[in-house]
Amino acid sequence: MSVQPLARLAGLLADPTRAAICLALLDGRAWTAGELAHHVGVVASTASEQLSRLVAGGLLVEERQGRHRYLRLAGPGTAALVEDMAAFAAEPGSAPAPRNLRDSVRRSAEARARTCYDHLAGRLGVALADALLARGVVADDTGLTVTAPGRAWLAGIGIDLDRARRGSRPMVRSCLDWTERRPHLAGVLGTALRARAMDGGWLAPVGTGRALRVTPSGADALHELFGVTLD
Amino acid sequence: MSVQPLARLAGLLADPTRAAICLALLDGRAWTAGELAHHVGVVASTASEQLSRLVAGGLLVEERQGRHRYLRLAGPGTAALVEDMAAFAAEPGSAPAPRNLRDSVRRSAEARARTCYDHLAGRLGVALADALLARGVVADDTGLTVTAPGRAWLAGIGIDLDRARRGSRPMVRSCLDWTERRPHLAGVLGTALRARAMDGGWLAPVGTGRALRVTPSGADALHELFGVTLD
DNA sequence: CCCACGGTTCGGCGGGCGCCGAAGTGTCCC
DNA sequence: GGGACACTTCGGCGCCCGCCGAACCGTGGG
Repeated sequence: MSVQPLARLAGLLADPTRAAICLALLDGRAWTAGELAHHVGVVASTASEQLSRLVAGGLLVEERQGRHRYLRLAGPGTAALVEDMAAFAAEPGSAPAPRNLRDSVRRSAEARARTCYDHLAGRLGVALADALLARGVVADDTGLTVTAPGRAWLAGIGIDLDRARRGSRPMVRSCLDWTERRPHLAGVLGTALRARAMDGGWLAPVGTGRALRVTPSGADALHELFGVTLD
Repeated sequence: MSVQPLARLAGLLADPTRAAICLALLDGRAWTAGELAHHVGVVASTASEQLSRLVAGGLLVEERQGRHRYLRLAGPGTAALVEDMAAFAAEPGSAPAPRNLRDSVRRSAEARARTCYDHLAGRLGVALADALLARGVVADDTGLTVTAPGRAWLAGIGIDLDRARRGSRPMVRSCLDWTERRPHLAGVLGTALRARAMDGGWLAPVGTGRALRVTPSGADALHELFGVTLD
């Protein structure tokens, strides 16, 4: 086992600017270099250099379009690693006080419902995980698995896991939610659930961040299908 | 989500000395400060300072006995995080050339069979995972789960998963083996398998490292029970 | 009580790196 | 063709940190 690769990987995230960039990209979208510079609060030259290091280190991939440089996380594996590290690092109650009302509102919204790279997180994500366990769609007593009746139930609400599957990606994976400190569901099921919720109009983005709001029809659907009610 | 905690956590592992310490402790044992200093090749004062930072940062826990300071990884979650980062960071063929014959022999032994914190890794670990999948003891089509017939089979070879369970720990978890680049099994099942193999005398440590050798009776048992043969 | 061992504390040294401004390059629009 | 925009390159600055030696402290053995 090699020490240097681990130290280099960790070194990429040891700088607050680079860490903030990766956390921003956990929303699953591609951002331009300028947007990332503005978001993390550095000038363009700093952002350019730091982005190049993240690309060279394998955490991000880039794409040029005209004079714009688009950056995104290198893949689900990279997102899972950053998520796991962020969840491990976060301590309950350790977040700094909100800077202003806007910041506080944003945080409440994200804690309520948000995307976590390609699946649902926040109180909604955890509530959905609990509901699927309670309904026997997912079982965790002998591992973490989608049950046979669960597959049928999911097909009944428009989620076809076979069609959603990709390569060797796990069907379902537990992902520790750092605002709730309890797990929500990632993997093929997690992605399919998020896609179903967005396509079905149950959830809609709030502004440009990761927060999601439950639409009126979504509230009905979540209550009827999952027994989930969010305040 | 907070940037600073992630950067601080990553910063702990960004230094090669601290990274080497954590990797050494993946063998699951407690080491003294002096042993760790010697292993990573720094003087006692450097080791002392770096160990204190790792303890303060939450990655290690310490215990004093007389004039000895014992250090170990803070828990399975810490081990899983370090393992995942090391697996992510490792690239096939990226390990530096062996320094000498002893180093080469050690690496071959570790690639063949070794412990990975609290479960089996290396070609043996991967072969056992394959065998359990092939025999239907574990299924991964709908998630990763120990099957009902699998539980019975395991009980037949002396592995009682209910007794082995601890808290909310997952029954079975996939862990990417960085020498084989394929998964072996962690979680309650992984730990129980390693314990059965050690208690049954199938495997024995090689020296003081993580490498394990298959005993003659172990070779018979592994072949008879799992259909596994290691060269 | 003395000595050895294991580990700690602290100041000094040297190297690395993040940030920025200035100048430059490539793309796009008028 | 010219100007604006997005981004890149590079040198300078200041700060941080890993490592070590020396001195010290606590524990244990003779």
